[in-house]
Amino acid sequence: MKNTYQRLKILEHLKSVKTHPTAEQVYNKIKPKISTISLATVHRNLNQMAESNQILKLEVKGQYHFDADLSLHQHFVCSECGKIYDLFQPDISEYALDEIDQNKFQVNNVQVIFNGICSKCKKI
Amino acid sequence: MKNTYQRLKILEHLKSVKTHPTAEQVYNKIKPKISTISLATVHRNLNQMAESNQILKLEVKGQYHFDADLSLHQHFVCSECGKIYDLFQPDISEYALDEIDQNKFQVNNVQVIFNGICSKCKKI
DNA sequence: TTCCTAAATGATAATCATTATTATTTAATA
DNA sequence: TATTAAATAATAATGATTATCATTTAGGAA
Repeated sequence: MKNTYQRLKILEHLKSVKTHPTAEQVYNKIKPKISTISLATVHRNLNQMAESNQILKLEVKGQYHFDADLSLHQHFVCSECGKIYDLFQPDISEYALDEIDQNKFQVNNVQVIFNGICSKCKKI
Repeated sequence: MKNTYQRLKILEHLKSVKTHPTAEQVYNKIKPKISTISLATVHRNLNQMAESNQILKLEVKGQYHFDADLSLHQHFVCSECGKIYDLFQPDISEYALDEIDQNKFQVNNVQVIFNGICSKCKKI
């Protein structure tokens, strides 16, 4: 894998945010800084980095979202606004990984995704 | 919601299988029995039933899959073949639901999705 | 440093699952 | 039986993602 300027900047951006942007959202943020970058390049690099476990790839409401935080954490997805919240309760994921039968499956990771209504949407 | 023959048959079929078919896979199975049914009808009904919590809607590899089993269970997705396996270890989901802060979020459900390689793909 | 080559890029076209549209049909109620 | 809101079938539109391909580039070898 070659260390291109584009990939470096994509990863840098993803690490700098606490949201879970889509490829297009990353593209929109980076485009002003690297005016020649193509949306396809952003897609390609995000997929490549997800494939090599440098970042996480999530599927929410028919779109892929990316997360540079590799720590054992969980997500909450609001079914109203679609926002993805981080939860940092490693014991939840650890419990799941402890319980699953590792003889039957070779487990690489576990995704714990809570669904519901976030406090912002509940108030409205 | 009107009780149409199409919706009845879609739900019946989904309840009869242990796989987690996409809308198109459901359509292909039902089409021979209801020759006039439209793929859009299958999509519409599956979404409607998922919305009203009669079935589950899962996102795997860029496609929606549906599951009529509402019991508290987990999934394992093989990154090789893409097959979705069921796990029945309610304690895993219960632990997660116990741990999450219900004050901050109104949680409706939790999805626990393990990723890795299934035993079939590992052998090959 | 220059050359070489596989890999990556940018631009754009293609894909394809899903959703929207609309005329027609139907379930359910009065 | 009549009414009507909801659902259907058929098809078009959508849109995120992937594929294609000519051009450029990173990085190692000579």
